[in-house]
Amino acid sequence: MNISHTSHSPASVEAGPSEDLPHLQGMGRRQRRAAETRLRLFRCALQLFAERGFPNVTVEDITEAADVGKGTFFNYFESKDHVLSVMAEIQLGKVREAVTLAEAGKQTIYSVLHRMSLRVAEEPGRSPDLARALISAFLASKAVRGLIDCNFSEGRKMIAQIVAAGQKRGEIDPRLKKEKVALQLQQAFMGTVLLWSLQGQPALATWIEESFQHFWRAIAIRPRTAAENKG
Amino acid sequence: MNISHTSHSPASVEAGPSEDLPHLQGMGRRQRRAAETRLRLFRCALQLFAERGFPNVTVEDITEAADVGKGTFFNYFESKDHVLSVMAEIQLGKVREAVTLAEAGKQTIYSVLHRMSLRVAEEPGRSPDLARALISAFLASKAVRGLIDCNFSEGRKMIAQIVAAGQKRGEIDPRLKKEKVALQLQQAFMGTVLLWSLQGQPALATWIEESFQHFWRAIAIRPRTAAENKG
DNA sequence: CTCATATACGACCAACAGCCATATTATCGG
DNA sequence: CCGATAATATGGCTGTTGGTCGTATATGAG
Repeated sequence: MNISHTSHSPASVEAGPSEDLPHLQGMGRRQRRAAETRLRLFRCALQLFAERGFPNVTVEDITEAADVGKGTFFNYFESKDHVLSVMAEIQLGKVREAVTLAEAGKQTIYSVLHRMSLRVAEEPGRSPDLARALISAFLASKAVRGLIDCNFSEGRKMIAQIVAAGQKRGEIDPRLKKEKVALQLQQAFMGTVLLWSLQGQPALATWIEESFQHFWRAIAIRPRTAAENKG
Repeated sequence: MNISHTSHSPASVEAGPSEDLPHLQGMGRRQRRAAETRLRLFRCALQLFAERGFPNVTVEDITEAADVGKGTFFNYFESKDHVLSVMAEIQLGKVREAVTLAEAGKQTIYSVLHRMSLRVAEEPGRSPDLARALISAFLASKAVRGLIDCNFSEGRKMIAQIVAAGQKRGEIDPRLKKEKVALQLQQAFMGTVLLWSLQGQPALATWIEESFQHFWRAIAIRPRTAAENKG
């Protein structure tokens, strides 16, 4: 019972987000296998959380789906909650992209922030259960909360940069403190995801869309023109 | 060992919110004792949640603090999470008061909503740990979520009423759908509590204050005059 | 005083997160 | 090509905890 590893639940390493563990080449088979295993665990975990809801998934379910032993899980993640904090890193990457985009100056700030919100909403929007798990676990575990808190801070700083650019270009009311605006965007985003996760009726994207319009209305330098809605 | 009930941890039935179990008179000593016990359990639970955080409090901790047997807890609450859903009812009461106030017409709608937000923020604002527990448990437990969902819906309807009044009186942009505005207020509120609970630096009231200003800026019929900030 | 019922109780159970000693690899020096 | 060594995998084990159940006790009516 050693190499007959190819049994049930293959859990293909192809589908899903691709922004994690990007460097897979040039480092012995051992590390590659390790990275592969970690990735498989991560994906299976998210999948199961999305399907059944976080509390209804045991570590053993995850390891079984990933076809590894139970103890292996704890070689890669400090705890069950820890899996979720990994996603925060992925989200942060999307914000980072937005900063680059904003500084490139080829799109309006409205467009950049708008698109960023929708992109960040993609993952939690996969299922209300997943969204709940994300938020709930962030708040529940002390260890995870530390990481999340950092990520939020960092994200906020980056958003503030974008806001500053928006103010410089006359899209956003310059009297507003950029840090505050950034915080409010995060608040609006999280609040929207939170409320959506209770019902999950239309897609999260729809909710985010409306929330963002509301948000923009409060910070735009003028009531908004049809022209600049699609920068 | 029957009447020597007065041992440790008295857990006075005086302190805390008074909006729960209001009818204590005219119904045998039995029911009074029961209501008393339930209230004591409720208060001790919240207190402990606020101090140590929800996941670090066991049911036994609660019953011990309330000086009752473990099983007694489940005579009054379906589950540990259920304790928290009781608070939702209390919060709903505050919204209800706001509706009355709005329809009385003695204050501006700005003032009514503003005050309402701050009042609802009082309880979760007692401690970041409590706020986290509230949100986290709402999302985690299926049974509780149902109740919470109802409460949010009901609250939203009531807020929409208030918004309608605000539109009629020319305080709020009449082009906005009142249900949407209500939803957005809830979203902003929850998002604010959520983010605050990660740091808890200044009082929650401060955060809510700023969020509300932002919210109002987006729905007010004009940028807001100093005069109507203190209706 | 006695009986019926509502409530209190804590021993008990099942489930699960996380640990650890052991087995199984991959890597590399000889 | 082989044996030593370190990295990784494994699953049995344990402590904790939410929740249940049958029994004991307090209450109030007759």
